[in-house]
Amino acid sequence: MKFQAHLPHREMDSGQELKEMISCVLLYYRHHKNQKEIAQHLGLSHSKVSRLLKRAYGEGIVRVELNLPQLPRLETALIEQFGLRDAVVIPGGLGEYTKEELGWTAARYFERVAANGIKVGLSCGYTLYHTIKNLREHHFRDLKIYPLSAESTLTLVDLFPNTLVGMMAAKYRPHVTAYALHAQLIAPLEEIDRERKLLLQNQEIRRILEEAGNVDVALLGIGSIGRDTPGFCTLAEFFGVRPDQLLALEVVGEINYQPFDAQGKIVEREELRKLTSRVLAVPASRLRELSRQYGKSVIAVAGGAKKAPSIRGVLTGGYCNILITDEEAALALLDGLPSGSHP
Amino acid sequence: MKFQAHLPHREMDSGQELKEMISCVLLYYRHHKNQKEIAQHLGLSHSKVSRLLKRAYGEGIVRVELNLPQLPRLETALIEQFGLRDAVVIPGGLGEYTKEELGWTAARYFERVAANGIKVGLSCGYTLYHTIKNLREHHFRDLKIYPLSAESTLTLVDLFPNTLVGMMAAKYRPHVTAYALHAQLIAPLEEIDRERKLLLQNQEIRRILEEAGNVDVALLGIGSIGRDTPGFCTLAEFFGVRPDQLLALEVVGEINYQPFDAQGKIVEREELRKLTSRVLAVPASRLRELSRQYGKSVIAVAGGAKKAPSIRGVLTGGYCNILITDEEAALALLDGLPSGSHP
DNA sequence: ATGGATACTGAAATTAGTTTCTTGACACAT
DNA sequence: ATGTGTCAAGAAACTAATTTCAGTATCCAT
Repeated sequence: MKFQAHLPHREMDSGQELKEMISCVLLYYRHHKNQKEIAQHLGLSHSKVSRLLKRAYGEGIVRVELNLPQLPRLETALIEQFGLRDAVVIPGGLGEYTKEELGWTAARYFERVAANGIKVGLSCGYTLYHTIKNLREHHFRDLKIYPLSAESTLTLVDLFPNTLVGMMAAKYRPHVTAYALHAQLIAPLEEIDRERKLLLQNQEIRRILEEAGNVDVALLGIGSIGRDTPGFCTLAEFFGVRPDQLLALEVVGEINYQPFDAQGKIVEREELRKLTSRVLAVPASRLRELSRQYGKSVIAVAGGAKKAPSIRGVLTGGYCNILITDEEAALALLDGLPSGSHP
Repeated sequence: MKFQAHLPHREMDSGQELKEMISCVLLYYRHHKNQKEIAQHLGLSHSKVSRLLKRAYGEGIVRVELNLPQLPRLETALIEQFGLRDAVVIPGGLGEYTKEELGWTAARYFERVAANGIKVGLSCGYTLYHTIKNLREHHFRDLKIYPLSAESTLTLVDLFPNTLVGMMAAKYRPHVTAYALHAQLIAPLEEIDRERKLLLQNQEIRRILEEAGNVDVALLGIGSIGRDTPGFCTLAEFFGVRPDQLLALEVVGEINYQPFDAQGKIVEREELRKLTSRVLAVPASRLRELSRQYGKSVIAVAGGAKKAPSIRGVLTGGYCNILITDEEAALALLDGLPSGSHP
């Protein structure tokens, strides 16, 4: 179909595009015209108006601001009751999506406390995965990112520290240093101590583990124990420790692969050795020390009513100094206190 | 169909509603779920999610911010070239909608310069209509609002000062005082002077006119002359003055019902008396005096390439000290200057 | 209790908005 | 010239969102 005349060159310089975009934005958002009308009056097609508006959003010409009523009462109560340095409580009622919102909030928090050149440590879990997913790209440089622990399996689908470290490093590419910890501790139980010793003789592993115990900002997930909770329990079963056993030993949760009871005390029982001896981790006691140091942020991120007992354990144990959680967990933690929504 | 059991009372206190709203807002705007998904996961219907989101917008929980690239170059140039106190230039290319955007911008400007208790004067026109339409309700109190002019017709559809004064007063109801000027000057031309004199002997009219000449903020439209321009030309024709005649007399525009030429000089020709003697208006010379007074804002609002000559007249004549216009008019006014969009 | 005004709901109908798909223009290599 | 990859455009197909509508519950005055 070549018999039509050449169309005149359209001068489609970027200035023209920008103007069209601005016109669309004004008419759409300020004067509430619909896209069809705008298209007609500006001599464009629907599709183009739609695309221009989308682009305007992408380029930050249009921004959506959310003015959420805050939940400071709960935050203050948490800080006071558990001696925290800071706490953030997101609204409840998000159901399945609580983790995503927790992740978003934690990401914003991290970006507030972090700075170029600091050392960052990550534990594991789905909540932290969402946190890292929500980080803005290229926001920092010269970070050093450490896994706070390493496990001996190569197959479990859970989100391991190494993976998360890689993901975070990818966000801040290319000006960051990411470290990995591998702990292939698969010997039979009676030989495991020898194997650990060998592993720890490795200079590099020792150094990484030591530096991981000294990060400026640590992001921690909190695992809970129950039949249908993935993560830690899956790992435990892999090493032959069933959730029932954990419950029988009064384990209520886990932080950085270390199981603790309702008082936040790390449970170190012989029955758990086949599990605990097979991971390499910055010890919970070290996390507690960090939490007390000036300028160190040890941030635990976890929410949902079901996690309340585990969170309580972590807070009682003093393994973090900042908590990011949701309304439901916060209410359960503070139990006596009435909800903020009933004035 | 009453044989179903009573449903348990749903505790639908406002707190619950608010929570649902917040959940929707977060999931929709922050996590980019669509309304169907949100409805499913929160156990609501599509419709409800849609309504909650709309309400959230209405209540200011969600706000849309526009970051428009500014046009300060043109503004500065206008200020310098015409000795203005301030100028605002909106983007061009809005076509039919330019007046709406001008109105919005002028409304925001007015709200910035106005304050409780001041005196406000309004001339007429569609642009000012849009300005007033865009004012936020209950924003001020104890205003005194005056028409800057009055005409002798009861039938023309144009937006007269009295109407606009009423509209503005309605916005700030009930704590404002609105004044009206009526000038029923319909006598034959030879008796018109006597009629005017009688009218002006009325104490109240004299007082209102005098106060109108002393307002703190004046909002002025600018009329242009042409075959297809409504407003002033319609009024002129009503009194038997055809647009051609106006053009022949070198009238390029009109401000507050007073025709002026390209140099901004008010045209006072015998041929126009049948028109000009039938309106009552704060004289253009008084507007010029006001413009020079400290603390008085005389704001002219007009845009579009076609209005450029009229605007130039107003600026040359010094009848305003603040101009709100659009890119097209600004470029025409500054003619030599290259456009901001070609860097 | 009873009637009626009001407000809220979800399903369905309607409208609005986005994405896909095809085409054609253009730049550049062959 | 001719092929080829990129790009942007509109039409059409599709998806998403809003509004209407009809049915109920609630509240209040009788």
